[in-house]
Amino acid sequence: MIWSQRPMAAGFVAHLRRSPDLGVADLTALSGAATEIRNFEAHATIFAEGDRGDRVHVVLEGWAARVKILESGSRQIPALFLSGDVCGLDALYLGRSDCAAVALTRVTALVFSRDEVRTLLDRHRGLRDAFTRMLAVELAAVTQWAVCLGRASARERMAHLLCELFTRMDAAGGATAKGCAMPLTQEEMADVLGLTAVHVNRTLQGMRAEGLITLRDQRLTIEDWALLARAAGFDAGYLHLGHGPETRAVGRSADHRGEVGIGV
Amino acid sequence: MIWSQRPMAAGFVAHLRRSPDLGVADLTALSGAATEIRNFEAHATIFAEGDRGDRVHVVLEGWAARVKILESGSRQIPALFLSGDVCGLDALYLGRSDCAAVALTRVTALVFSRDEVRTLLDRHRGLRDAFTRMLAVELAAVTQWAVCLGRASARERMAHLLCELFTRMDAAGGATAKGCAMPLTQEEMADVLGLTAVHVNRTLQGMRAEGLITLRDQRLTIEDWALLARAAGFDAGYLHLGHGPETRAVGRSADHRGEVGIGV
DNA sequence: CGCCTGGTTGACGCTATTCAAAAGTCGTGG
DNA sequence: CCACGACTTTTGAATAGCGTCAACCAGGCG
Repeated sequence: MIWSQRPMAAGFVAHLRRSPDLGVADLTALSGAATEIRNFEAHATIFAEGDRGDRVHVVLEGWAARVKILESGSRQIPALFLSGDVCGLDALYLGRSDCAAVALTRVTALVFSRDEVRTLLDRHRGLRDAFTRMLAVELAAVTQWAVCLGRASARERMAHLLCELFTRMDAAGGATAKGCAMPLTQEEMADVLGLTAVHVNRTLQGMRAEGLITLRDQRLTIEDWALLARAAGFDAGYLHLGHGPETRAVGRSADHRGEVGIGV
Repeated sequence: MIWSQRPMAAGFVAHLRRSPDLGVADLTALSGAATEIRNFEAHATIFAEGDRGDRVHVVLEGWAARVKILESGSRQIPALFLSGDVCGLDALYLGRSDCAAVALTRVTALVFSRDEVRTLLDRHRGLRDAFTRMLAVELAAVTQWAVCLGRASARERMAHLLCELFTRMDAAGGATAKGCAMPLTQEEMADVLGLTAVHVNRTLQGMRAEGLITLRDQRLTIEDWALLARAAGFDAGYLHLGHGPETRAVGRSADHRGEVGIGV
């Protein structure tokens, strides 16, 4: 089966299509590329720090993350990859990755060879723009995280993370009106948020007690989006998911989607 | 005078040349682009948050920064632009900037129109690669900062910032063997480091007392590079300044450079 | 001279960390 | 079925790191 017909590839195609000039021919060319489906167990390394990045991975199912481990042994997760996200754009353009990537859950990934992707990007302007756009969006997302890590409290960061994850899951078709899958352990959340697992636990307790969220059995339910977004200072603009002229207010519309879980 | 003959453009050209396939024709094409030299006073806005980014700025002299101001009024600086750095790559590819940019000192910038740059990138593969590479390097740099902000202590972050700034200034030809210009106020450093100005002051006092650095009259002198880099856990790899096969150890070689100050 | 910006210092308080331990959850094997 | 171990969540108590508030000093400039 051609990869683009896999239902889980929808998120990836949606990312590509956000580039305004992407044409059908571009997608056809990409569909024809040689690919391989690869599975990673939870905690498996997708690529190591310093890896040459000969392969570009697209997450189809499951969650992956960039990780950096300091000498002290503490770990920071500067980026999460959800369904549809491309993992290894930096290595694609730089020929080396500064940051390892690991699977957080079981991950199914679509694997392209770097050389083939490069050839495709050379020949197809629409694909080129789409990939560069994804790189720029990744920059915008990490920038927003740096701002949160530098200036937001534990509570604000947590609220922001949950808002971002829900928004991204929604965009990938993996959310219901009020919630989505949330397979991260509290320790992994701590590594994203720059906190300890203990403090993550207390912060979550607080948010639960206030009726902002429910988080149970790997599933996040947002009980009060307006309050949560306000607590986070969340504005989805930096994710660049909008279809229109790149403007989007806080808030969202719960619409027409069905129950499509991720990693289930 | 054609901009590429300006002595201050050397840093920009050096950044471009780090892309392996950049040819003379590419540089010639870029040299021929219509440009304008624009000066910004300290604290002037180069572009605002949400700006469409019709112009791409290249810093020739002075320091600029990306800034994000939260509702609480606190400010975070997720990126600094030094001599030779391109300011506005995100808007170039996304058509909108999520983050304002301001001049921290007096800044002299080379201004290209976005449309002209896009046309050039379309026609010249070498330029295209070079610009995309710069975007990827910016991603790598912000990622490294996110890691520091999340997991490093005040002291480690400060040491890391000073190591990075010195290394970048050196690469731009603006450093001597032991030091470089450092025009940031302690409050601006605090906004980079995610700290308060008071704590920045105390952290600097500590590092001075230990003989790691001297910081006086807008000038940084690194008294013990090995100790400072160790305190920071600094490895310059993420800056992607290397000429060779993208590998570079900690440490550096003090060499052949003269006294070329920035903003003097 | 007075004002303004930037640097310095002290006292105090809060946020998040650290250390420690207990309880819940899951898969595995007897 | 229960026992077991590994992992995760939860809770408590003590502490450290950094923030807050406030004051004072130094230099530059109108």
